[in-house]
Amino acid sequence: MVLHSGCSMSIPATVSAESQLPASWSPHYNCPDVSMVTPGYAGRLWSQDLHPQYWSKYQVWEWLQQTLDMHQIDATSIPFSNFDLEGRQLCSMTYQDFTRLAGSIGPILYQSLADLKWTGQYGSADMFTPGDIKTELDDLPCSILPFKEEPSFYSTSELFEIKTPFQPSAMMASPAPSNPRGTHLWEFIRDILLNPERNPGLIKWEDRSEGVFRFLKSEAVAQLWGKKKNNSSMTYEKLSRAMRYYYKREILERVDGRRLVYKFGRNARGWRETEK
DNA sequence: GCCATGTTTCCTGCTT
DNA sequence: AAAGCAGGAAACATGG
Repeated sequence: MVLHSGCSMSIPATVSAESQLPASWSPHYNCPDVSMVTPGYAGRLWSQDLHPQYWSKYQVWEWLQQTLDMHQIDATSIPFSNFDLEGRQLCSMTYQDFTRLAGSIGPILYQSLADLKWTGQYGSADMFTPGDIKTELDDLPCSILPFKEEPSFYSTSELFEIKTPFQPSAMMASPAPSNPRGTHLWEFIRDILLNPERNPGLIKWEDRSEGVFRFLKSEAVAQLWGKKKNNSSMTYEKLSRAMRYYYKREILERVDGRRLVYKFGRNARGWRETEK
């Protein structure tokens, strides 16, 4: 299979978010601190000392999220599903490809990747918290969504011919993220919250600044999660058990007495309007 | 194969 | 009474 007739390459109207472009954007990053990739939990996940050519899809998404964060661009500005790509595909994309898939954000992404290709380093490692900020937005079922979206999880990656502009080199000796396997549940939830246009009343912020949110359609969310995990028998009952495990890790905090209400904890990243 | 992590599944008991 | 919530326990999937 190649292109899923038409809708694969389409960018939802919501993408044209010129307004999200920070005026301060400049085409070049300075890389004052190329030496450190923070170790520990974050570092394990954020291994961008690996050449982009060798990124997994997961790492591509990380880069995407990080780049948006660096430029303070809202995560809703681009459809992440358009970037369900391996590093190789990403590296073979042209400027126009970026513009097509990310609209006005495309040039920023293009430039960011170009810098990485040449330097092999991510700029300003201390500008943000590496690692936890990664977003994966699966395609939501058309039946639930108010608009038609790219239907295939993997189709985008097939849009591009794989070229090999970069040869393996010593710089790629870093380990892959330890346990990526796509997004974790809490990230999945977070990303629904952060993408209102993909969140047709599934989950709602109760207190945005405090990170309190509520499930409006608990079973629908569970089904979406199940779809993502290729598990058709997922239920809110089971999903909520996984959510409760997050309390101990302080990814979530308990909210007593309120059904279907959760709160992001100190170890949850990437949900704040102005992170870092 | 072993181990760790992050769920998934099932269950009992309790609360709203 | 139904739907949630709390956790324990064990199974499972993945990746290192």
